[in-house]
Amino acid sequence: MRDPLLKYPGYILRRASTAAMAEFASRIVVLGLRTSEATILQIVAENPGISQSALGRMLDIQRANMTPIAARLEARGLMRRLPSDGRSLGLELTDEGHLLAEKARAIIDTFETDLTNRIPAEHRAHLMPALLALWPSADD
Amino acid sequence: MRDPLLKYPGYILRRASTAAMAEFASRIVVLGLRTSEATILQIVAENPGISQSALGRMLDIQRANMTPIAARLEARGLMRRLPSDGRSLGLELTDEGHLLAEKARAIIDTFETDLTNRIPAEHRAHLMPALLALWPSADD
DNA sequence: TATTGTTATACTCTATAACTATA
DNA sequence: TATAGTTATAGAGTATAACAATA
Repeated sequence: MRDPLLKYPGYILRRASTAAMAEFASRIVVLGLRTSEATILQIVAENPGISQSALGRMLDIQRANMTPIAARLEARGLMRRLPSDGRSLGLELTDEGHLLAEKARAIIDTFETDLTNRIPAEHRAHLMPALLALWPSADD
Repeated sequence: MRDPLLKYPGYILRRASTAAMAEFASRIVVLGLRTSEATILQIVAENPGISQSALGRMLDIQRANMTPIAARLEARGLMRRLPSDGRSLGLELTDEGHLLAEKARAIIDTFETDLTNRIPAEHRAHLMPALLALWPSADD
């Protein structure tokens, strides 16, 4: 049994990414969070007052899909949505949201360290710049 | 607006992968194929007679999810499912399937070349071994 | 006119449980 | 007992269209 696609970086990128994402999801779920929610908590903690739309643009999540995610975080008491300019909602974490964001950050840190340690030392420094070059949105 | 996760390779891996996958999907859809279908055509072309289960294990697709995918490819006249040992189905491409697999392969090749060319030369050779180290299934 | 947030809807991928048939 | 294939079902992510309210 031979996989003729193993020589393609895009294919390996996809396989490695889905495997890594599944592992991260299994770690972050102990906080009752999905990957996207954990990410959003970090972004909003760092950018209080950011609008739903701006957050969505940052994460490549569309407005329409942002609505139920933000509403769920608000319903859980982790985030507030405050009207800012009449049509926009400024997002900020509650105290409870900040606490959970910190716990999530610890899990993220450990995960990322584990991931980095799996990379042979001679390739380690090259992964990030190579991936950034593949990610067009990084230039926006 | 600042993304505090931009320094994490796992996060960049996820963002780069979803962007690349979306781009590939938009290219392969002109053949009426999804990414998973294009992949399966390549694997079956290279491994005629492979069972659905073995194919699923190779691609991290579960048996239960393999069934409708294989049935759809068969219904389109691209693949045959021949009983092999009574409980297994051996997969092989039809002539039409081979033709489409070749067209898909051309799109894959162009896509992968484009992707590789985006990586700065000094990092290019390091991406594949770094990703393979992150992908545990590669060792199975 | 453009943007924000919302609702509705649909498609894809993924995960689990339960079943039959066969090794 | 273990494996192959199937069915049903649910969760999650993503995409588009249309709408009201506001800039």
